[in-house]
Amino acid sequence: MNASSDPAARAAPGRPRSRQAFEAVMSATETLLRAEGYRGLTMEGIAKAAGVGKPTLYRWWPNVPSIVMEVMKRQAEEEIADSDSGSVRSDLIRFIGGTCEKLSGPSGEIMSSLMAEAQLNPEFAAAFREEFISARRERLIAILRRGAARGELSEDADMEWLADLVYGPIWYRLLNGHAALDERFASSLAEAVLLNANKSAG
Amino acid sequence: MNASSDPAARAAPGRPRSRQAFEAVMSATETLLRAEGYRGLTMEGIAKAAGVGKPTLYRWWPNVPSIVMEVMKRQAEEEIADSDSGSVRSDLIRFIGGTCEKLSGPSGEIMSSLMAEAQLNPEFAAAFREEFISARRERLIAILRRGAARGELSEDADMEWLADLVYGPIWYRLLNGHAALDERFASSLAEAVLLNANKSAG
Amino acid sequence: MNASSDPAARAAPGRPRSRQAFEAVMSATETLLRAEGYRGLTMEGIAKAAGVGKPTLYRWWPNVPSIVMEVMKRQAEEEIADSDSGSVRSDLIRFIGGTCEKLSGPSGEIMSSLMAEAQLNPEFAAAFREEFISARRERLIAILRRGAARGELSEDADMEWLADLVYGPIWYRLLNGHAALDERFASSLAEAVLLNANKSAG
Amino acid sequence: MNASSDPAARAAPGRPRSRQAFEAVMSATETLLRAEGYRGLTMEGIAKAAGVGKPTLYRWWPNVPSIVMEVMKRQAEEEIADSDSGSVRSDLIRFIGGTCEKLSGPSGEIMSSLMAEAQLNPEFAAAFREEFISARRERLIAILRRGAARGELSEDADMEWLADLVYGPIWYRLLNGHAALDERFASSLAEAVLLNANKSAG
DNA sequence: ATGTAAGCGAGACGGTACGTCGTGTCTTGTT
DNA sequence: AACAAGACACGACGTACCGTCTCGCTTACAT
Repeated sequence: MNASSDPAARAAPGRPRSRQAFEAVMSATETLLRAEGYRGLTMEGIAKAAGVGKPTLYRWWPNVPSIVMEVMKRQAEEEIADSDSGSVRSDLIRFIGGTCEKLSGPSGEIMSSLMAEAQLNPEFAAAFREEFISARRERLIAILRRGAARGELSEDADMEWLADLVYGPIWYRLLNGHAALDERFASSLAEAVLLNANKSAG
Repeated sequence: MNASSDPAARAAPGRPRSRQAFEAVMSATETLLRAEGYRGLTMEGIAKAAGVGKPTLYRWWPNVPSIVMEVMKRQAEEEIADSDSGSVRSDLIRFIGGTCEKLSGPSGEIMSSLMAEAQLNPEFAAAFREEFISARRERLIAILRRGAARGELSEDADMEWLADLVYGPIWYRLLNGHAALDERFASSLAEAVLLNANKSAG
Repeated sequence: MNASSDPAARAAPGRPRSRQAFEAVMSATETLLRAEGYRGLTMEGIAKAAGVGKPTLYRWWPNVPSIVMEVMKRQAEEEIADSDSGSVRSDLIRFIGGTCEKLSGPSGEIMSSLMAEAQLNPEFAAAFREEFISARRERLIAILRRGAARGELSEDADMEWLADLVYGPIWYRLLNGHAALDERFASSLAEAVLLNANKSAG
Repeated sequence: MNASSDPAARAAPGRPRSRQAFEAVMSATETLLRAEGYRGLTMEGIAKAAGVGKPTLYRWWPNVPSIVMEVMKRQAEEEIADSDSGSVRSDLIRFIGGTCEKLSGPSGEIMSSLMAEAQLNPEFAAAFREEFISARRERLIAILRRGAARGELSEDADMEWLADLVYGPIWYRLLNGHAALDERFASSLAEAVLLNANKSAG
């Protein structure tokens, strides 16, 4: 086996991407987000704050929300843990509660801004839905499936529908701000999904 | 005492607001919406298409989404009918089904754009939530209250929570486009709200 | 006769062009020319120095040399006097000498830059040749014609050719800087044109 | 003492300059000149068309006009022949006529672009004037000197002034395009220089 | 034969200016 | 005083080149 035959090991021609510029963009974006909010972000402003040329920005991201999305993804990388407590109910409460808690903080406003951008910018929408919406749905559905396998909920429950039932009200409250994403809300959601998952059995 | 001394009746000095200009703005906006979509709308473009000066536009609306909101409100004025069929279940199905049907059409995209604007523009958000979100919630809650009064659902059901349970998934599907707002979905929502409204009785 | 029927008297609709902005651009350009030379001029820089928006600049001028040309034209407006001394020789010496003197100063560098731009930018070339090259040629030819009418030079002299004979060496020295545009040079040019104008008579 | 101790003879260490890259740049520049004109040339474009790295370009030429100048010099290398017909008049007509003919073709536009660059770029100006302007002047002056030696024109004629008298109108017509560089023009120039060279004798 | 130094292609980098677009305000004359 | 028209200051957009840099890879002389 020859190392040079590994296609992944073949170095790209030309000067490699500068890690330093990448990090500068990430941290400048975080800083600007805190200082001026999502609305205050512009490609121009990020470039200036990061000490980076505009073309460098456009080389790697097509627009502001894509940069913000990358920042959020990096921030979320630690939270991938997905514990299995042995009961769907407590798994659900933990998962939904964690989601609500996260979205109650500063990342809530950013997420709602990204959701807004996804409505206005179809090219961004695809990436956003893939990276954030679908990824989170799948984690929820994995929990539900584990419960179904254990017989805690009906085997023929419609997982996609249950995911809508959970994420729908969360996003609705986040986007409209008419009520808090608190623990009571999270446990109500958990109960609702269990109720619905077993209704055909009732 | 004569009529002109009544402050409310006193005609404003100078030329009164032109109804013609108002109508021109409304219909130009509708035309542009169909032709180029919400993203293509600008104050400048609307003014030109309506044959109206920009200051006139700014005199009556602060920004694009406010104009669009006015267009949508005018279009929705006929559908205010709220029939009472005598049963919560059928009232709910009719109401939710109607909402879903409406949002499956062209107004769905516009509504999601307005929701997006509300995230990005706090000044617009207040008006949007008042005019659209709250107004619809109240109609749904009226239906539920009628049912509670008839004993069809628990009297201590949390109406706000139930409204979240209905509108959450609707908006979630509208905004993410991952599944249709069809009749099956509408009736599932109706069942879910009934199930939840009576759970404490179980 | 009705005043409103005069097309020139009909006011253009809309806000009229701001004289203030125009003057600001002119004087900012002059200042920048002195401070940084022609090469340092940019549309962006002029806009900033004049306290004027870039679109305003582009509304009235398509590029930098057009602005500079307008500055030069304004500066040249006083020198239109064209005295008739009664003799072609002295008229020529005065005219050519004045031209050389002018081009020996700071406007010489600017004129050579404009000539350069005319080579590189065909759209500008037309305006430049019309405004500067042709205008000056015509004044020279008028002097020559006056001389021909007085019998001081041959009536069938080729005026265009004589103009080339005068302006050619002037521009050539200006553009290459290999020799001064001094009085001796000017009077040599005057003699050369007289010599050539009468050669067929010899 | 051996040959290798001679500094000029010591081969530079490392890889020598690639003749292949040099030729590629030359021919890519010619191609681009024909295809898009002088204005379309950029260092970036030439590098790409030649299949050469940008640093290689910058290693050998400081800017675009320097490359073009090298192209023109190579093209002109065959025409160095300078025949002596025995008469100044015919030598002049041949030389001026040849110059005009050459400048009437595609190289005329390129030469005027180089002259333009020389106005805008002082660093390039020196090289341009040395390589093109002075070189041509000296050839013309050599012809004139030959004539003076033969007594065909006054010995105290100012050669530099006569050179201006010839090249001035040529460049002036080339740069302004108001009249053709034809044979009539060339012979008029020749006559003018003879007339001026002998005027003191008259 | 081997080390080492320069030339090479590729292309990313920090910049600058470009020309355009939309914003919200203003200044006209007209109605 | 409200209107249509449109000029204005502002500022972000996305693009094009600039000239410099950092890579990995030749190439060819000097040991």
